[in-house]
Amino acid sequence: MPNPVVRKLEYGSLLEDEDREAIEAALLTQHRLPAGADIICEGEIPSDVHAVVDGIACRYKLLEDGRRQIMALFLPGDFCDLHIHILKEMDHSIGTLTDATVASINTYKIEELTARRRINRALWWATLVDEGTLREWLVSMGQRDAPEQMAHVFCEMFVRMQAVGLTDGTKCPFPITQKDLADLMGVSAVHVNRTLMVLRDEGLVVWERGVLTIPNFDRLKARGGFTPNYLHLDEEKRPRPAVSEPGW
Amino acid sequence: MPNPVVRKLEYGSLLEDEDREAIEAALLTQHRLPAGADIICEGEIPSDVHAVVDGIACRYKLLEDGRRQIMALFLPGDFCDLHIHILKEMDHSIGTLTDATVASINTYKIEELTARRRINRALWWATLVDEGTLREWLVSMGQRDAPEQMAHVFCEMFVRMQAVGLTDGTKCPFPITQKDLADLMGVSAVHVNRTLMVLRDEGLVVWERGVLTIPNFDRLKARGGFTPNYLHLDEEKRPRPAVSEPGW
DNA sequence: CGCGAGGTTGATTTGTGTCAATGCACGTGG
DNA sequence: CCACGTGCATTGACACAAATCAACCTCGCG
Repeated sequence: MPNPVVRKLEYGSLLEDEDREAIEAALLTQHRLPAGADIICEGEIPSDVHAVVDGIACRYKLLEDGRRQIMALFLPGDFCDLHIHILKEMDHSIGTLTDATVASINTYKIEELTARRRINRALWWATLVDEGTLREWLVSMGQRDAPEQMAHVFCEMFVRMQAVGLTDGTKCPFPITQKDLADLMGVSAVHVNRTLMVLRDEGLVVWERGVLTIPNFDRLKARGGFTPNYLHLDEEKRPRPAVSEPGW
Repeated sequence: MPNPVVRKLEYGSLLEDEDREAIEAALLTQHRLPAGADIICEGEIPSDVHAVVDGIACRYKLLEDGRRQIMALFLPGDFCDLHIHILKEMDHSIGTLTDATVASINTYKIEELTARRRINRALWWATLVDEGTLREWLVSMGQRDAPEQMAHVFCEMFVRMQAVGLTDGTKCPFPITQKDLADLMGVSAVHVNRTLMVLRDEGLVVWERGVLTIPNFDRLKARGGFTPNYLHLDEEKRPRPAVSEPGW
């Protein structure tokens, strides 16, 4: 079973064995964290870069009165903070939502990786996909009502889990709490619970004991207006003609 | 009066005269566009990179039923799509909200720019600020009610306009329609109108004929929970110790 | 002078939040 | 092995924010 990080990056660039080895080597320093642990906090100066190997982490921001908005979910294979080391100071926090295994990669290990053309492209790709995802979440929060938005989230999770080989038929793990999902969707936990029932009653999803089941993906997709284009996982189109391969 | 693009990038890196000249030279190809014109549409293959020299543009996404979500505003000095040329296909559109002057820079002009260390850093900085802004918008939409969110938007606009020298005392231009602001905030146009009156009645803002006036910035800031850290405009902290200057 | 885009207002409905109580499963310690 | 506590999920009653629909107003412009 290949490393989820490698597996994910394969979508961004056509890697060779030496690339895979370099990536795996960079991921050797791993930490096991409990649920609810912070990886970096707002205000800190970013140093190492982190990748989730197992479990689920998130990017979030707290308001003074305790409101929390989750701005990204990191599934196995995802980098949490690939590029922010350019900024002097974290403008948000990153933490785990479940028990998790997180790899730490120091900045010049990263530089070694990015010195390799194909890996550089893959990391760029991952960064841009993150941004695309963030934009799609903004669309969801602004324009979709709670059932649409929730259907959309479930679709995205399933597709992303699938990309790293964590799905099993119509099921995939999704072990976060309803409160977490609420903070992600920008609604109350009570409303998440009720919205969930709506979708369950419509026969679109079952989500219990941390496992998400989607009996009919196409129906759920239609319910949430989900289009996977923003995840840029399309393998056929992957190798793009290198007309304007960026050096940066 | 220096070019707004140069002016903006000065916040991201300590530029030298040769850098400024290189940037200005790259911006020579300009187009005048009417309000409501598209610069690039979803599905297209990105080629040139664009920067707004005058006027206001936005990043947006349309849903099948016509709902629109604006995901970013581009003020004078802002790049619209600096990095997405790595992806094969636009997953969103970019268009003008007012009459605007937009510079087109072809990809290898961009490569020439990024070959310069200081400019490279500034462009990276701009990209990361865009992302930070997007995250902040997500927080606004998820956690803040309409008056808070609107106060937050006005604060951000004022600070960003100020950064490129477009403010005049307590005033700055903000010539978009209420419908545009509604699509940006993810609320209805009617609600924007009413929320505006709330803020006006509280004496926090006047916004008419495309001009935004903020009599007391601190009060508005408090109303919207605005903290400018995510804009990373802090000049004092700007030149970061180059411990881990990234090559990418 | 009339038209149209954008802005304003009111009445009503709907979505979502809040508060509070209850239920359920799990782990811990007696 | 059972009693209890705790964290999470579920449910109901009610309040409130925001959407919708529809009308009307205002101003700039052809």
